[in-house]
Amino acid sequence: MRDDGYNVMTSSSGEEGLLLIKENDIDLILLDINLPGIDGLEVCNRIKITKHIPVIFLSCRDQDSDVISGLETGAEDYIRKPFNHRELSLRVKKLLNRYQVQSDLGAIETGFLSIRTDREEVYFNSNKVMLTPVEYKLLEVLGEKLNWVLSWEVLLKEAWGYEEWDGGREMVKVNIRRLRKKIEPNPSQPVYILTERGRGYKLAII
Amino acid sequence: MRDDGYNVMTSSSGEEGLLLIKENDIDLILLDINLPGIDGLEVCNRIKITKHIPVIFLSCRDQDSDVISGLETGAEDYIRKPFNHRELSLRVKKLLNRYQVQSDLGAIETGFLSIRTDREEVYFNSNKVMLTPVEYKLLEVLGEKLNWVLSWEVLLKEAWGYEEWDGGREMVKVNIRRLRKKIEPNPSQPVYILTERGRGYKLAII
DNA sequence: CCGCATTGTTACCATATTGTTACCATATTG
DNA sequence: CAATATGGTAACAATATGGTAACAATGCGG
Repeated sequence: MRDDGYNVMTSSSGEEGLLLIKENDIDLILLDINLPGIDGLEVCNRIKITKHIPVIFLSCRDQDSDVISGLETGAEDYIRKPFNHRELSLRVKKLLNRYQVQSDLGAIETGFLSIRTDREEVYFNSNKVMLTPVEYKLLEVLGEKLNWVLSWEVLLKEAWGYEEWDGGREMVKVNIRRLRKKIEPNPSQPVYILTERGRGYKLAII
Repeated sequence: MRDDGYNVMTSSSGEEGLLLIKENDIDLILLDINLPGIDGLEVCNRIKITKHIPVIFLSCRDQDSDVISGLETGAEDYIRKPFNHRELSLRVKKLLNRYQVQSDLGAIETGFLSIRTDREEVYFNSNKVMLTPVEYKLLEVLGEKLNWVLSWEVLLKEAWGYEEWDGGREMVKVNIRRLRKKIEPNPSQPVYILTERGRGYKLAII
């Protein structure tokens, strides 16, 4: 999970886990059923009483009855061990999306373009691209809503923080241009930062 | 599934399934990957372009890679055969609950025409139709009152925001025309945007 | 304080979109 | 049956939008 860019906390018993959940702002829980002390099902039950954090059970007990009771306690998903790393990763991503958690992973990937939000760095085809702060911010905003069309008003607000500014429209325009010059193979025929006339720009998924 | 009280329709090929989906109001799809003709993944892809019906893959191919590609095409869940009846039942229930909440906020469907209000996109027969902002707005207004006849005054008010405007009547007329040119198979014999002489226009349900 | 990178401003152009006008066919009205 | 109103259609004009470059202002490190 850490490799995927998630910020991970672990605990080795139900009680410890519950404490962790109480004291932190948790987006998703991977829960084993076999636990010392309170078992996973019970932990899930207790969590679901107060919070609505998505829970994925992760267990080697692959008896059907376990899956069933796991889902019945309100878990969002259940994955049997041994599991494939990518499958887990995908199911987690899906759940986070559904729960509208702005999955603040450390990176946004789209084709050859990779935005490392943790380090504020952008790579094109594994080569680091030097962006100025404004350029970077603009790209990040686009990246956070991958494939969504964002109007210049939104971009101005998100990237600059200004609500209104007469030069704002031009500012966005010019900086989109600057970004394209640095990112796009051919700035005049953009592949990444696409424009939807009359609506805005979007960072395409490729 | 029938025992659980669901209303079930089945089909034994991808094409047949897609047709079924097109012509009916489906809440959830259980999809096998191994299908004669188009395979399940492809079926899922096509569904996801226009509709947002939850899809659960159900397959005996329990290779991890299958699960992964299944989830990647946008399926909501994946269950490996042989599966336990209760597990399936629970996962279905869970998905339906989740989708009930936010379903159909984002789309207006009428036959082959689908208006994605969340993204301001229109699809005709799974192909994206490029509309200008005004055209889109006009269509959306019509779509919000599916099958209602809306006068040009109403359309003007709703789509443009103007109360009175001497050119308004012409404006509506011309833009209806423009819309038809883009949406209707035969713009001169409209099937979707129908006119009720003296009253206005309506977006037909088909 | 200087020089340079960054940011903001302005201007111009091409073109897509929107608005206007005119004309025709046909339904409705008197 | 003529007069009128309505809607379809196309062509044209006005406007808005986005691409582009060049230039001015600002801010920062040395």
